[in-house]
Amino acid sequence: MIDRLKIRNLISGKGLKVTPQRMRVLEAIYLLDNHPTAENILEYIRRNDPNIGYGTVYKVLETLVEHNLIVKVKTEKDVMRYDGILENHHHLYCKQCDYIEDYHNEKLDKLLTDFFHENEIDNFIIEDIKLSINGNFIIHKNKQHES
Amino acid sequence: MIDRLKIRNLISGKGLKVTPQRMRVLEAIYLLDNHPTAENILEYIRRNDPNIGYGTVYKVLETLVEHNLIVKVKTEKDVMRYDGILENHHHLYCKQCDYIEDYHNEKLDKLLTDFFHENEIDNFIIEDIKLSINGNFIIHKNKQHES
DNA sequence: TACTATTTACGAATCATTCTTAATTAGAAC
DNA sequence: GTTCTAATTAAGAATGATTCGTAAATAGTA
Repeated sequence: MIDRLKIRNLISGKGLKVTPQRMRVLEAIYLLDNHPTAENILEYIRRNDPNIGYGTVYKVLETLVEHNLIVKVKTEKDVMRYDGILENHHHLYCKQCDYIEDYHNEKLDKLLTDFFHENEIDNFIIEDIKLSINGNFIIHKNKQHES
Repeated sequence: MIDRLKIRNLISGKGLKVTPQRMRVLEAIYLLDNHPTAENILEYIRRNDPNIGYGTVYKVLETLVEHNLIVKVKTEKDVMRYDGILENHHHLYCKQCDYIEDYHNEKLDKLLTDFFHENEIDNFIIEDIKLSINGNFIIHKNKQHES
């Protein structure tokens, strides 16, 4: 588990001021499972700090993304979600529930690297490759099923 | 190129009423390059049919997606984009411009199928896999660079 | 302790998308 | 061709996520 000191160091290490709001947002992303939305994060923080503004949460998220402390995860829906795990990884998207699970596999990454090494794409320089693995969990991970 | 008769057949083939609005939206998606947004489509159609409503375009898009005539393409931004190509394919996302290019490669798809056949994911049934290949075009495809 | 550039609180503004309702119309039945 | 009706559209209001604006607060420096 990531403790407060590490979070503090992550933030200051990027040359950012360490504010309670930034600490709380980053901590929330690490603690909340399932790639939280801005709203999930806001709700979570408000339990301890009812005064945090939603504008602040969005601003902090933007700052953290800009400084590569978190990444945005795009979904079919119109809400953005956030991920505090930075090592290259892929996502399992369940078509029935809104759970997004991380998928790491070094062999797969090697396979892809080798493939694109042999099959360069004309006029394009690859920086990274992310798989969207779409399907269904057999046993769902959370309650919020749709419709 | 897809002609009007084919478009008509695609729509009626799904048991949908063939309306001028549906014809125009689907035609626009085939004609407009680069995975248009709802707004791109609306603008395009308004050149010939200034009376089409934006609500209508969204409604038609929703219907076409529901009936598998087009698919939604998610991006980092908060606008949804649409794609009329249905065979499995992947996307090149340029980090500098908003051009999204299709990438087809059967060998790659075979590689992935084989990989996940040998490496099943616990508790998850895969339906399809899409790669987001992120990087940069060496020569950009369109003008709308960001900031 | 004081200073100042940065950050936050607050809510208004924006923008993509959805919803509502009455009017229109495609396609079926005659 | 006419009639009928359920499906579709027009028009714009409503919604919901996100961004913006600005005055007040504050982290980090001196």
